[in-house]
Amino acid sequence: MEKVISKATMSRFPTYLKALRQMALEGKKNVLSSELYEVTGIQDTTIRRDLTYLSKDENFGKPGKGYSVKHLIDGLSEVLGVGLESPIILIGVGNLGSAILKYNRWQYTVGKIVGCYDMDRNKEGELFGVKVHHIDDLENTFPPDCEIAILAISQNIQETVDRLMDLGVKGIVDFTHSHFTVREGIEVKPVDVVAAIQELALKIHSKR
Amino acid sequence: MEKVISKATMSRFPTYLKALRQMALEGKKNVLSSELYEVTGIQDTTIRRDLTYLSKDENFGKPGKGYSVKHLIDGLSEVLGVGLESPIILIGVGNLGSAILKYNRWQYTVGKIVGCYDMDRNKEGELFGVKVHHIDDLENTFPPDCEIAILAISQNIQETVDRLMDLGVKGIVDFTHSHFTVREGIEVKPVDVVAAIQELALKIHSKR
DNA sequence: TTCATTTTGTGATTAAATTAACAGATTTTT
DNA sequence: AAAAATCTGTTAATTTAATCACAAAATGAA
Ligand SMILES: NC(=O)c1ccc[n+]([C@@H]2O[C@H](COP(=O)([O-])OP(=O)(O)OC[C@H]3O[C@@H](n4cnc5c(N)ncnc54)[C@H](O)[C@@H]3O)[C@@H](O)[C@H]2O)c1
Ligand SMILES: NC(=O)c1ccc[n+]([C@@H]2O[C@H](COP(=O)([O-])OP(=O)(O)OC[C@H]3O[C@@H](n4cnc5c(N)ncnc54)[C@H](O)[C@@H]3O)[C@@H](O)[C@H]2O)c1
Repeated sequence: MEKVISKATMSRFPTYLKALRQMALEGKKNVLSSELYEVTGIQDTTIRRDLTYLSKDENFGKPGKGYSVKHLIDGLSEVLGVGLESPIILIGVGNLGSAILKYNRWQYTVGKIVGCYDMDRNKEGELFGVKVHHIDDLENTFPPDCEIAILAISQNIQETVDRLMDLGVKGIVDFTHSHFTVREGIEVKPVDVVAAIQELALKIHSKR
Repeated sequence: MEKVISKATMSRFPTYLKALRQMALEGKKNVLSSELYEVTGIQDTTIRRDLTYLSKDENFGKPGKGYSVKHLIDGLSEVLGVGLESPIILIGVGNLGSAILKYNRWQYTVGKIVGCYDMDRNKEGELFGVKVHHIDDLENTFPPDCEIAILAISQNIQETVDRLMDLGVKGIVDFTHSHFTVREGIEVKPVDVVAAIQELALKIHSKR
């Protein structure tokens, strides 16, 4: 029987990973749960509990000493799907799309963008070292085993999503502000500036 | 005594608003909680509960008929944006920053970007109708009453955050992948492509 | 070595969020 | 106008998540 990682815990893992990377960069070898609290604002006891999901072997966290930064990074990377050489495609190479593409730096965390698609014939060719296809060629040129697509388009969104699902895409990172529906079992992760600002505004406001 | 809106509820409001805007656009006048479920994937009973936080006056949701789309949008906008004509500033007008700026379409939801700052002298001037200042002029030109800053820079991040806090910024929308600390009471909302992909990858992966 | 100190890991507890269940309001049908 | 069918709003039950509290492990000092 495998341990099931709770939703809440899962959503904190990327935060830990980010903080730990920073620490590794600064040459830190060991870290206490209390130090992680300082940096992430997540309660130390919550952190310790979360981290138990990683510790299959012992000597993970040592009382009196803390956790090995490297060990944690490895553990988190593994559970977060990293190592996953999963190919990712990007649909829509406009302002936002090309910013994302240029920022294609997450190979070390989770796959890389292996291809782009746009409806604009003028965009065809290559950009930041990645091939840009016309959207009509999606089915022809779709990379085998690709399960994740980044959506940064502005038109025909539902239709495009349908095509992606037919091709076997299982997860969509959604930058569009439009609404679309997906079939059972397909995951969508919206990334939304406006929603972020709204939440922020509400939080700030509700404090008074 | 005011009703306190729970964290979880709050985080769903932007989702509802997005869905409702889409419906309004399509000319829909009324909506059932079950229809909102179809579109958002949030359980209808959860939705009904959430919406009670808006209904100060009655005739909000009518049994057998549903909610008035317009009514809901108004209610949500009020509670989320809070009249906030709040000026927002953008720090860092690189690839990502200018994509965001170009997309400055959220005036109707929550404030607007009134000024940008960059460390690159070449960027000074105007972009998409918004003034771009040099970061050295931050203190001189800081818009009064500005409480929200969007961070899309790549260097001197902690220092920049400190300056923003000194100027009274209460909320930061963070696109950088770096870690920085903020003082008690300052809210940070990370918007992170990599974290999004990681969560997605984990979800997909953990299904098998 | 022994003892005090630190810090983890986890059962027990409390708090928060979701879901179920259903009474009662509203509309539609007959 | 009564009966049947819909849906909301809310209380209660359940599930999930966060926190507390402390025993046991490792460290470092005496
Ligand atoms: N492009 C993406 O998809 C993406 C995604 C996630 C996160 N990010 C992050 O967002 C940030 C910006 O990304 P980008 O692609 O636009 O990079 P970029 O290099 O194109 O733009 C950065 C801009 O910010 C300016 N800048 C840097 N440091 C500054 C400072 N301290 N004060 C004022 N201006 C400063 C630079 O002059 C430049 O114009 C980076 O931290 C990056 O890691 C980017
Ligand atoms: N720019 C932002 O900051 C920002 C923020 C949040 C959301 N968004 C959303 O992201 C999307 C893209 O934004 P942008 O600023 O890059 O817009 P853009 O117009 O610059 O880019 C859109 C690109 O997608 C292509 N495209 C449109 N529909 C397509 C389709 N069906 N198939 C293939 N290619 C298609 C267009 O040819 C264009 O190159 C929009 O939906 C926008 O609402 C943008």
